[in-house]
Amino acid sequence: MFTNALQELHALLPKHLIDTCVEIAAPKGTCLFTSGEKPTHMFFIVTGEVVLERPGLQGAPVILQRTRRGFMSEASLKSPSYHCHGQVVADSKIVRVPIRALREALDTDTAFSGRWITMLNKEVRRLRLQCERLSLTKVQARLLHLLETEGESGAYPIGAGIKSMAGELGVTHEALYRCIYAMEKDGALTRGDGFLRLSPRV
Amino acid sequence: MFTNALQELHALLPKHLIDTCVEIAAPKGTCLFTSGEKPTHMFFIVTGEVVLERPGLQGAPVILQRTRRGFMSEASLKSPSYHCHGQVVADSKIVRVPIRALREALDTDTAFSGRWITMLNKEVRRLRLQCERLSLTKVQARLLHLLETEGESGAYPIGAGIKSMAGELGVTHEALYRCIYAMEKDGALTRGDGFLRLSPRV
DNA sequence: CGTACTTTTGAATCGCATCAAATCTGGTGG
DNA sequence: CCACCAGATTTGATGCGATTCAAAAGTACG
Repeated sequence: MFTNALQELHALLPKHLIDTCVEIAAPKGTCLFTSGEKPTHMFFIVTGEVVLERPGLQGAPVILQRTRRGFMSEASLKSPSYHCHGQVVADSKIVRVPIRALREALDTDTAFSGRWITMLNKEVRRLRLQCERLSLTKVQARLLHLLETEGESGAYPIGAGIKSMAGELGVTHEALYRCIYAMEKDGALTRGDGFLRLSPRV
Repeated sequence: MFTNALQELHALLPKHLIDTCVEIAAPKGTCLFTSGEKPTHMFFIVTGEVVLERPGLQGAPVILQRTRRGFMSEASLKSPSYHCHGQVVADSKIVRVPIRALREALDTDTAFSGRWITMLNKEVRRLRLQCERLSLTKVQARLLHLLETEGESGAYPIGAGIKSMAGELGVTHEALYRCIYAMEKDGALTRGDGFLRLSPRV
C-alpha cells in the first residue's frame, strides 16, 4: 500500500496534527515510556524496532508487541497510565504525536476517527493472528505461520536479530536457531539480506 | 461497571441504533457466520458463549477468541468478508446490530465513535494479555495468568466446560485437567458453581 | 585488544502432546 | 423407568520436542 511509513502516517493523520509531530532519533536501548507513567505522546515507528514489554510473573520480561512500523500502544490513547514498557531494541526513527491534540482531533474529525478505527481493526486482527500462532505447539509450525501471515510473499525481515524473533514467537532462541537450521537443510527456507524466505512449494 | 450486559450495550450505542437491534436466542451449535461470508450484522453477546475459530493449519480448529459478553468480531466492521467462523458453544442470548447503520452512526456521531474507540482499545489490551499468556510455557503458569488477569478477584467462570477453556489456553484438555487436579490438591485452587477460584495467598 | 553480545552447538531433563481406555454425565427414546 | 448413546471427564503410559544449562565460536565496537 505505502512504500514509506511516513506516507502512511500522513494519510492517517489530519494535516494540522502533522504540524505538531516531532520526529526523533531513538538509539537502541532508549526507553520510550515505562509502566505507570502517564501517556503524553503517541509513538509512530518509522524505522527501527520497538517492543512493548512487561515484567513477567516469574521475572523474565514478556514481549507483548514488536513494532517495526506504525503506531505503538494505540491502546493507551485514553488510559491514565501505561501498563507496560516501551523499549527501543534497534536504532529507530520515531514520530512523536502529542496525545492531547490527537484526542481532540479524534473527537471532532469524523473522517479521521474512521481511519483510526480502521487502524485499530487491523491491529485486532493482527493480534488474533499472533494468538493463533502462539497456540501452535511446535516451533516450526509457529515460524511457518509467521512467515505465511506476516511475510511479504514469504519473505520476512529478521530485524533486530533471531533472539528478538524468538521472543516474539514465544520460544527460546536455541530452539529457533535449530529450527531455522533444520529448515534450511531441508531447503524449505533460505536466509540472506536480513530476511528469511520461504522456498516456493514445488 | 455494568451489572448487566444490556446496560453496557445501551450505554455504548446511540439511541436510534438501539431501535434497529434484534435480540435473538442462539442455541449451542448455532453458526453465526462463517469464513468468507460478507458481514451484515455485528453480534453482541448478552449471555452464553461464542467462539471465533479458524480451521488450523494441521486440521484442529484454533480458537481465536472466546466471548461471553460484548461484541464479537469488531474487527470485521469494515471488512468485505469474515476471516473466521463464529460458533455458539453454549445457549446464548445475542443482540444483532445491522452493520450498515452502525457504520453510518460511527461516521456521524463523534461521541459514539469515541466510545467505540475506547472499546477497541480495551480489546487490544485484552488480546495482548492473551498473547502474553500463550507465551508462557507451562500449563499452570497459563492458568494462573488467566485467573489473575481475567478473573474477578481470582474467580473465573468455567463456562462451556474445561475443554473449551483448554482450547483458549492453547493446551490439551488432558493437560488442563491434570493441572487443575494438581493445584486443587495443593490447595491453590478450588472448583465449584462452575467457577475456578484462586485460593488467597497465605 | 578487550568487552559485550549474538550465534551456534551439545547434552540432559522435564512437561506436554498423544494415544488409549475407563468412568461419568445428561439427554433420548423405547 | 430403564437402556442407550454422545459427549465430557478422568486416569494411565509413552515418546517427542522444547526448555534448560553450559560452553564455544563468531561479531561489533570502542
